[in-house]
Amino acid sequence: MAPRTRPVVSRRERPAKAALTREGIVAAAVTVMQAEGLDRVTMRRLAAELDTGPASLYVYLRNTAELHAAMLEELLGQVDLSPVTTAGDWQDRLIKVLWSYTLILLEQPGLAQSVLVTRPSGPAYLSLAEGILALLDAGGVAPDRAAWAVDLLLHFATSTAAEQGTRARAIDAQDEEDTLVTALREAPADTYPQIAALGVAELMSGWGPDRLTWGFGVLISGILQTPRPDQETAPDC
Amino acid sequence: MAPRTRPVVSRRERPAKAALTREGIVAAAVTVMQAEGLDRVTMRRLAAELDTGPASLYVYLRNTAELHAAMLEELLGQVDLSPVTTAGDWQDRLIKVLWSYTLILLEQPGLAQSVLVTRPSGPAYLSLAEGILALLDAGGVAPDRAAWAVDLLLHFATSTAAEQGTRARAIDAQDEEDTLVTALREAPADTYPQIAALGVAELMSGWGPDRLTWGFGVLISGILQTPRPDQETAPDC
DNA sequence: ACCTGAACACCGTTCAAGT
DNA sequence: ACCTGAACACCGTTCAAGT
Repeated sequence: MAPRTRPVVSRRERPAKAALTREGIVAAAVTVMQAEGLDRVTMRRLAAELDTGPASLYVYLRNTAELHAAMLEELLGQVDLSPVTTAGDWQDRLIKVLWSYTLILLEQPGLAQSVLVTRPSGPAYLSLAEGILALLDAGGVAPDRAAWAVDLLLHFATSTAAEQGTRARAIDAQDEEDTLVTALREAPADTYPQIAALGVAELMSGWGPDRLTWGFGVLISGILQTPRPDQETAPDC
Repeated sequence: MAPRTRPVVSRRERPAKAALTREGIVAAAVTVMQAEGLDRVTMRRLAAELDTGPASLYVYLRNTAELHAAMLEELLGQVDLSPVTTAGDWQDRLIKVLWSYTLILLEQPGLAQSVLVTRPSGPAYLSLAEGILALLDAGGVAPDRAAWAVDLLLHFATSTAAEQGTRARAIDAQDEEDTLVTALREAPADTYPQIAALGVAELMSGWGPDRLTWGFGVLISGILQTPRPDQETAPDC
C-alpha cells in the first residue's frame, strides 16, 4: 500500500455538519435505529447525531409520529415485490410478499407498533398496496372486496410484527410468558373447561413462522368467501 | 331538605391517604385514564394522585407495562359474555362477544396499543378466551385449530382497536387522512393501475362498523376453511 | 420490613431571539 | 427567511436512607 500525501478516508471522522435536509434526517434516524433500536431514536438524540439542537428538526418534521412514518417509508423500499410478476399460484405469491413486508417490520418491532397508528402514504407504500391489489385481481377477487382486503392483510401483518417483534426483544418476555403458562395450567377445569381440555401445550403451540403463514391463509380464504355486507349482488358491468 | 348537623358528603374532599394496595393503584389509574386519557396515566401523575412519591408504586408494580396490563384486566370484566350461553347462530354470537371486547378497547385506544405487546393473563382474560373457545367448539371447529383461532381473533380485535381508536383521537388525524387521500388521488395510472382503477372512494370506503364486522366474518370463515399446516388428518379419538 | 426523597438520566415541543 | 438556544413542562426507574 503506497503512502498517500493526502489520505482520503480519514480526512474527517464524520460528514461534519452536512446541511440539514429531510432525507438526511430520516437516513440518520434509520442508522441510529439499526444500531441502537427505535427507542434511542428521539428528537434530541437525533439532533445530537446531526450536530444541532432539537428545535432544528421541527423545520423538517412536524413531530415524532411523522418521523416514524418517514422511516418506515424508507424501509418499505426493501420489500420484495418480485412475486407480483412471477408465474405461480397467486396465493403463494401473495403470502411471499406479505412475508417480505412482515420480516422487515419484525427486525424493527417498535416501528411496527408506532406505524399501526400513523399509516404511511409514500410511493413505497403505494407500490406495496398496488402489488397486493394486482395479486388479488389475479385471484379473481372482486374490486370492492379487494379494496378492503388490502387493508386487512397489511393491518394483520403490521400488527403481528408489532406483537411478536416487541415480545421477542422485551426483557421480561420470558417472565410474561411464564405468567401466562402458569395461569393456563392452573385454570380450574370447572370454571374453564375448554382451556383445561386443550391444555397449555396446544394453546401455546407453534409460535413460529407456521402460525403467521396459517394466519395469512385464513385471511385469504376468508376474503374469497366473504362478500362485503352493503353490496348487493351487482350485475357485472 | 332538612339541614344536617354534620354533612356526610363534604367531610373531606378525597379519601385522604388510603393505604396503598395494588388494587387501589390500578383503580386510581383507570379513573385517571377515563378522565384524562392514557397518556396522562404516568407513574408520577399517579403517585401525585395517591399523595405519595413515584418510587412507592414500584413496590406493587414492576413497571409501566405491568400497570397497563392490570388496567386492561380490570376493564375486561365489562366484556359481555352472555352470548356464549344464549341460543342462536354461533357465528353471530361470537361476533357479538368480539364486538363487546373491541368496544371497550376503542374507548381506551392507547391501552389497546400497549396491550398488544403485554398480553394479560388474569381471570377476566381467561374467561374471555374460554368463552370464545366454547363458541368455536359449538361451531365444530377442531380443538387444535381453535387453539390458534382464539389468539387470531383477539389479536385482530385488539389491533383494530389500537389502530382505529388512536386514529380517531389523534389531533392530526384529518391531516393524515388528507395526505393519504391526496397520495391515492394523484397516484399516476401507469405506475399504479390497480389503485387508479379502484379510485379513492372505493379504497377509503366504509371505515365504519361494517368493516370490522366484515373482518370478523373473514376470519371466521377462513378459520373454518384452513387446517393447521403441521397437522396430519388425525383419526377422531 | 416497608416505604420514599432525591437524584439520575433522560424526554417532546415551543418560541423569542439571533444570523 | 431560515435556523436555534434556552426554557417549559414533563418522563421512568433506582437506591440509599429513613421510619
